[in-house]
Amino acid sequence: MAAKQLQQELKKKDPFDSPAQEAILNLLRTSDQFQNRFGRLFREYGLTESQYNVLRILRGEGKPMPCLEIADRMIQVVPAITGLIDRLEKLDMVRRQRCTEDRRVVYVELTEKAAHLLKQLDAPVDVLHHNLIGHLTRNELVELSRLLEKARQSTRGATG
Amino acid sequence: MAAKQLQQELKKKDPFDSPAQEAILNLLRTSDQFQNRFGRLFREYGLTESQYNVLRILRGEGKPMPCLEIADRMIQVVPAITGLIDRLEKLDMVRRQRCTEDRRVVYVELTEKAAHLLKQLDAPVDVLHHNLIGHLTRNELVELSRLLEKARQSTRGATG
DNA sequence: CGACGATAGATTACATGTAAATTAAATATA
DNA sequence: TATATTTAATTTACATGTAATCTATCGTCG
Repeated sequence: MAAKQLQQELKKKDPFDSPAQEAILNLLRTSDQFQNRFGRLFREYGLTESQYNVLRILRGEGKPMPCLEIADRMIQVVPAITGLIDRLEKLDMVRRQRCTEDRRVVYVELTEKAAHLLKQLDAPVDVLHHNLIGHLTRNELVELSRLLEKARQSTRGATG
Repeated sequence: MAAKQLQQELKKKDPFDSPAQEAILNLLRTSDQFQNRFGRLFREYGLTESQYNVLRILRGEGKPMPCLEIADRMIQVVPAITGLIDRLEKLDMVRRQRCTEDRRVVYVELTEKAAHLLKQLDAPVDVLHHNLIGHLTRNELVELSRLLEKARQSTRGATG
């Protein structure tokens, strides 16, 4: 019973009010479960999801980045970034460096240790991606992305 | 360029490695943005998302529930539930009551105040649902739910 | 009856997320 | 130049999420 899967999972007695409500709850639940999986993987390597994300962003950029730019790509509020960077610095995964031209700005830079760890994580992350949604066909994956991007268009313009 | 929307949003220079990776990131990002919206709505009413979820579950059940059963329906770990209930109790939204037969069990019950607040929230929540994904057709919503449920099948059996 | 293991919650420690206010530096402007 | 505004980052206060451990109680088995 595909239509009842979520209802069963939540032990809900009544069916959903609308396909919209059902889709949203499916979205939130799926995301939550996937995040749990990623969180467990990263913890094995001593990282949290957010920490991994920061490191991935820095690697993708390929050069030091200001804190706010990192925060911007993470949908995270600024204060959270400060603490994140704090802990990554303590783990010797990033270095902070004041910008000389604009002394308000703090540049964050990957360390060798972080680059090495990220490299180690690449394969397991790929495997997890595959384990999580490898059973969907390529067409289904493309359609899923299309629907999610369309869904997200309602949030354009506002803060997030 | 539908295929590049997420890439642009994340200011990513390179395209995604695979449709699987892209779909997962789309999923996480969409869920995050939707959660932000719900969070903002609930805050206006003095609640957090999790608190609202607890109250919704209690209303759906229609009678007092043990803490663990609530936690079970929320994909949340037990220790978090204790604190959640603590704060809801402080807000006068729920009452705790020891079970007389099994004194280990604590039943949690909605208060009138909570029932009233939930009723107030029903319309705004519906509106938000509509605002978030009302622009998808009914068929798209059904397909989205189908794909998400199929995706989630990879997580069955394990903890979450 | 009394020890043992299982179960329901709670506690502690720590990472994260949000909001609001603060500090320091840059910029605009009178 | 002096003041006001803006911006980057931090600090503080609090809600939440995870893991590990503890407490009280229940059931059972000897």
